[in-house]
Amino acid sequence: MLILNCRLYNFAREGKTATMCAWTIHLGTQRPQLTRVHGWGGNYGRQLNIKRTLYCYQPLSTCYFRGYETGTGPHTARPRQNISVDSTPTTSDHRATKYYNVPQKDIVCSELRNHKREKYSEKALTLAKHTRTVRANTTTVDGNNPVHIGRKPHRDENRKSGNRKAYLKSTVSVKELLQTAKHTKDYSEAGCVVDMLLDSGTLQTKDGLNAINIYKQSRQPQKCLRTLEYVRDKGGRLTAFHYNPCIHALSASRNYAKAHLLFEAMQRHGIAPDVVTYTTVVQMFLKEKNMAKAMDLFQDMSVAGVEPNLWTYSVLMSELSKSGQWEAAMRLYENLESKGLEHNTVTYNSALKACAEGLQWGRAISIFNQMGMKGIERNTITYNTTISACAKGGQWAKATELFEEMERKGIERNTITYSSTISACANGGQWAKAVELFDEMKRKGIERNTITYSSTISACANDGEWAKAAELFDEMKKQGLERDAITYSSTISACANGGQWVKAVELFDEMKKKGLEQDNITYSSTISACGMDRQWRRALDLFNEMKIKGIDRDVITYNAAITACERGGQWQKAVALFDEMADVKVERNEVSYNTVVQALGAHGRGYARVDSLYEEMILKFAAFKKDWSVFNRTNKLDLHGHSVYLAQVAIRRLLRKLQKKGDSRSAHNAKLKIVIVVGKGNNSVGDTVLRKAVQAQLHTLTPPIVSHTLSDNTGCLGLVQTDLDNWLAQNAKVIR
DNA sequence: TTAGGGTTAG
Repeated sequence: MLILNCRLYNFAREGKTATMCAWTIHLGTQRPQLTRVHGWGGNYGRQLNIKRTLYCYQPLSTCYFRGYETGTGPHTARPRQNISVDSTPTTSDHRATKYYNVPQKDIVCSELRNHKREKYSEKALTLAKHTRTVRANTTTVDGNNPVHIGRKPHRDENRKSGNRKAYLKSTVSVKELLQTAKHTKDYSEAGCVVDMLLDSGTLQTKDGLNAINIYKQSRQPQKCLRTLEYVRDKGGRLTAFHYNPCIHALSASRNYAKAHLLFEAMQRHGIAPDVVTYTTVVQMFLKEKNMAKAMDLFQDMSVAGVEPNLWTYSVLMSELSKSGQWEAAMRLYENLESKGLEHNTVTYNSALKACAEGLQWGRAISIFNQMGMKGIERNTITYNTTISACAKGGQWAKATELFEEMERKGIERNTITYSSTISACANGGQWAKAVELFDEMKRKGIERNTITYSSTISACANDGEWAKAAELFDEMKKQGLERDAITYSSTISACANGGQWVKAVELFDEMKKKGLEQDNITYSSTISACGMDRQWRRALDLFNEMKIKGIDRDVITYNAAITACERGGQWQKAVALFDEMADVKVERNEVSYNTVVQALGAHGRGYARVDSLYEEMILKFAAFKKDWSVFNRTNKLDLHGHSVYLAQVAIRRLLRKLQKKGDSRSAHNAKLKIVIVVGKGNNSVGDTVLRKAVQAQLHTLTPPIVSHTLSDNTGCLGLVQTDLDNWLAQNAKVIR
């Protein structure tokens, strides 16, 4: 068994009596998020001395102790440094010993609660073997008896505790407790102290507000309510300041029904809601997606003579953005000044967020510039949001520019800044740059969290760097970082793009085992991975599984399944899925059409169907419509965005058009010049494939039509005039 | 004293 040689007297300040203290022992490492044991204690009386027993099976060297005083003689509260529990006493330990005569044993962590004993004792023994011998002052190794922390109160103190309640009242300042908690950003210990004050009935009504706020910050809405009742029972005066944090705490923990009841109760008690109350409740309605009630209450505010302020508007904008109503958020942003309010950094940031949500990167940049012109401070959040807007809009270069500007202007770049910029690189196909930023974070000591990793993995995924993605995925485990559903989906997608369907399915199954939620994105990625390697059966199994599980199948899911069928040579199944989309009202996009046309074309099936699908595409998709209206005016047909097979369909359509206007041509357009834009072939393999396919198709005609690359634009094919005439002469009828 | 803004996947 292990013994910790911590000393409680560290809390006592030199020359003062520590009347109460709250403490936490962090077990494991020096990272406070690991196991923690809370407690409180003091020397004001036996009953209140120590309420909890510590149990610890960690080596001494890996524990540390943190605590602060919550009240000493004169009202003070100050955070204490982390106090090492190394067995060597420090100078202040000696002093404390001198003043308070605290025996040097004190904290011993031993046994676990009985019901846990079996489970943990083995681990404890193993750990014990690795523990160096603790200097045994008065404490001995004794694994069988839990040892309490603290010390017996001195006889003098016992006398004092005769009037314990009064003593507490005069020594504990809840306000200081709250301030200390704010400073340390840890409200849990403060919450423990307030628990005690409430339990013992010593909380003063004037401290109710601070107590409520401590509970609100430590996310204990029920205790907020308890405090509210406590103050009321004791005859304290309640105000909106008391109710507001309670309502907010309930809302933050999604206790909407109770929050609404409290809002009504406060009005019944004759307390008028103020602007904060209204703002909080309007926000709550928006979170509940109850737009109508939110707007009603917003109207009620003015009727009640409470005018919305900047906070109200930023809450509205933020919630509207979050629920996908970015346009409504932007309208508020634009109308704000007409209400006599002036934008600040936060309202601008909210507008930037709305732009990011609405994929309006250009608008985001113009707001960003406007802030600069008006001299409004642009902080880290401003930059992060703008970078994110650029990332979503595929503007990686602009995002990187902003990222670098931050350094020049001395604006802190944090984990979110890096993650957003990495995401911009991911969307811009800049995986190397993304990895560079990722490495830079390590060098600069900036924390890399799950999101940073997921973004970087995604960057690798988009560029087919599946091995790097897998490496990062494994690294996360070593680093002890949580790998969430998004991390898995990103890695699966990397496997898909890298043709690693086996690995993808493995990850998919691993997720299932871990109980991570598998949504339509996870499924789509995995289906896509299977499709890449002709595993069409497996892909369709997953696709059907989604239906059974009631997971939404959207256009991307269908496209992935159609692609799997197309690649697996299952053109009938591809067509069936394509038709099913119309039945289940899933809007088909260009990818859906392209893939099904490819499936039909690649197997030499259904010319008529393919041609009619192409006509649909021209009606449906602006880019295709434009290509053909340009052709009608200029005889120049742009095939960018056409798959190989679609390009051949387009050429057929072009020939049909020529046949139709064959007669009028001689009169109005004696010199027929046809140009087909196939791309230069410099940028991608697809372009040269397109060129070859078009040339081959024209060449198989009877008689063949020869095409040649235009000297002034190497991305274009010109059709030879005499060939065209010959072909038209021999093919007067409209071809099918 | 109480309410507001930023990052990831197909």
